[in-house]
Amino acid sequence: MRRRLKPDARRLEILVAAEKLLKRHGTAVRVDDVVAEARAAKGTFYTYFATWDDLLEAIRARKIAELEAAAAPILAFGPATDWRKVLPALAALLIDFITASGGLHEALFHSAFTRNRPEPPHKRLAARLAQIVKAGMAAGAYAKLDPEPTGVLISAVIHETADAILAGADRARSQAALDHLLHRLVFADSPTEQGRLS
Amino acid sequence: MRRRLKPDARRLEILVAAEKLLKRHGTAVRVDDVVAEARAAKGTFYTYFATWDDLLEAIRARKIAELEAAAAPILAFGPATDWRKVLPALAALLIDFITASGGLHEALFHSAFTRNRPEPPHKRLAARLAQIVKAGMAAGAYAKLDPEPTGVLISAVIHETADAILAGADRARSQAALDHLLHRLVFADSPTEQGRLS
Amino acid sequence: MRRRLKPDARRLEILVAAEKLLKRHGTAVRVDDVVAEARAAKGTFYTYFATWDDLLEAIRARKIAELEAAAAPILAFGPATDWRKVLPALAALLIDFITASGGLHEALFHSAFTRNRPEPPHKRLAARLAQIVKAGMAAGAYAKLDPEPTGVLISAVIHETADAILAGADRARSQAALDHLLHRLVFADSPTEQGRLS
Amino acid sequence: MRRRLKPDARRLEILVAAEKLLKRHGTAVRVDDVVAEARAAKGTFYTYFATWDDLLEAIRARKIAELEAAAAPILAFGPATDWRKVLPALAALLIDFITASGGLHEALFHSAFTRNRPEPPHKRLAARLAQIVKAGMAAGAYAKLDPEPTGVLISAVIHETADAILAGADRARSQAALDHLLHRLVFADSPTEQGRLS
DNA sequence: AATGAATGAGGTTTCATTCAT
DNA sequence: TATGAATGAAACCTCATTCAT
Repeated sequence: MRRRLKPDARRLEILVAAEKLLKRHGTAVRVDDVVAEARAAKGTFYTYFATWDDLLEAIRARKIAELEAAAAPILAFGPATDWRKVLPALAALLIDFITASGGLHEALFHSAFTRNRPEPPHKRLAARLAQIVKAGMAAGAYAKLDPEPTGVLISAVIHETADAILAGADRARSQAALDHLLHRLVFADSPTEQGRLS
Repeated sequence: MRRRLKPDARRLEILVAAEKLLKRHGTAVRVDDVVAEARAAKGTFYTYFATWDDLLEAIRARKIAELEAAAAPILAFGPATDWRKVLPALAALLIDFITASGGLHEALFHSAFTRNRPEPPHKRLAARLAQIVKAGMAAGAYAKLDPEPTGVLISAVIHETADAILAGADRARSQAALDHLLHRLVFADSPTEQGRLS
Repeated sequence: MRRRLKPDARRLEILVAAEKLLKRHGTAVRVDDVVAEARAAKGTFYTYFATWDDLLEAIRARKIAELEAAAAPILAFGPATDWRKVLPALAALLIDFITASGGLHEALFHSAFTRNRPEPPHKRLAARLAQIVKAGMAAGAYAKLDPEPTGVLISAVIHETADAILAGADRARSQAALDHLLHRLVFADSPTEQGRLS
Repeated sequence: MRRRLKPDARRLEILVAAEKLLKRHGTAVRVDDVVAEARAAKGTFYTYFATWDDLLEAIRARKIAELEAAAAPILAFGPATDWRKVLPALAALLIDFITASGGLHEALFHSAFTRNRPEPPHKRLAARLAQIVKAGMAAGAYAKLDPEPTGVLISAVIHETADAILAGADRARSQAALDHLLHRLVFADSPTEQGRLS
């Protein structure tokens, strides 16, 4: 049964099918599974993606683009920016994103693929966070920090909080602890109370 | 060429051979490589380890035991404990440990194995760190924190700092940023200056 | 981008494109490569050639026709024919031809195609050479020989000399040895000296 | 159904099975066919031969060794050597050999394998024939010839005669014509009569 | 307990040919 | 007649695990 589609449509079908399966089954997904889900023949897959890793790369690019679009409003800094909200808002966004990705996140960021095809450094989350830290410092809102390693740390805590929630941790508590940490890290004032304990 | 050894000795030889190779070559190591290194036959491997993942589990247990032994002095809390040094000392220890593990760390903590055989929750680093946080709070040294999610966060930043150093980041800067974060997180006082920037 | 051409013109474009690529890349050429070179669509290929082997057959026919045209003057026997020159001239022509064909020769004469589609016997070079031998004998110029197997032998030595030259052998020496062999084979007189050794 | 054999025996079984199938079906034989014939599992094949071409290389080495053994008596030159018989005897031997090899000859000497894994030059038949020509010249038996290209020519005619016979040509006539050519080529005397025509 | 030959499911990729438009 | 997206049958190779000796 031959289904003729415009290349972009067919490519998208494969991409979407793969995303769906990867969310559910993570690294266990194979080319065979994807073409079955996309109602395409095996060879069709290779018309659009030269290798399996090329598919993952395309999905990663899509997800990052989605994420950047969603984050843009938060990152449009100006005089009216409420710096107290920037990192918590971003963290919430990322946690939603990762949480919604299920096993896809694993396949893209904790697998052989991650080693074979590392992201270009400037696209990595840690680098973006370092830029935000710099901007906050420049705006006089954040304390003095070393942006690059601090970006790495912020990336780590957000990431791990998302993973913990995926693994079953209580979301409210996890996120409260995260927000507290972020606040303490970047602001010079006295400590905030942690929600759950107060 | 048959070499009869006491079972435990033979088991240990395999374990040590595997550790050595995993450090050097990470997830690329195969059963064949291990038995060659251990000068044992392939079947012998399966006398001691039912599956490859069981070997990894045994190695993980060994590494964790080593780590606990090394951490014991730091964690022997008493009236004389200098709480300012506990987390930095522990972080330094862990970073040394992970850094020295090379590809073994990847194989144990960022691979399919990690998903197939999650550690029992009470053995996880995050749980230990939660206990420390509790102890610090009980001793009146730490600020009020939610121990469990905070343990997760501390674990994440230490872990990630080690990974960044393994991947080539500057150790002094990374560790300074980490220490700063840990200090800000658990102490209620005014901010410390970050080493590299001061 | 649809280009309507007279059928024969389109067919010729494909043929010429294939020849060009086969010369350069031999058996590694694919249908995709040919249509790209001919600026035609893949399906168009199959409008003109039912299978890949049919293309090769068409090319083979073309090459043989070219060759026959080039050989015609040499083979126009008459009272004025210098029989000493017939075989060397033909050999030189063939060697030029094969040498100039590069990988095309391999694709046509040393590949699966050769086995799948043997040439009709009467078209084969060996058969033509047998005819020449017969003519030479009839003219009283050549010694008594068994034309058919001798045609096979002459074909073999010319062919192999060309292959050797393609593979890097010294052309002058190879051709001198060939001419010497051909002379000794068909003439009854005393041996010639071989150029390179004299 | 597991059949445990000594490695040499199993390797030989695979080799023999492959030879048998290659004789019958030439380049159409696949790994699957060989293991079926050898009553082995697919993986077993790769225990003994890293790639398909390695199998062919092993078979080629075997065949060449067989051939050298069979040719040794003919090539043990001494004062008693009858130089008139050397080349015809060798030719007869080779023709028998090639004829008996069927499609194996094609797979080893006229296929992609031949291009991927060319024989070391000194092992090639043409080189051996060049040595024989030299020896014959040194013994004063052969006329003056250029050994290397002449070796190529002799190899070609023997080879082609065998192929022609495989393809259905009359063996007696083919071999008579070959012997005549070889005689005329290497000896300075007047022509011999060709058997079939005399 | 030790050995190592044997297994075979599983995975990726290629490419001549087909056929809906 | 032309197009080019779609097909799917091969084909090769890996490697954790089994089991006869």
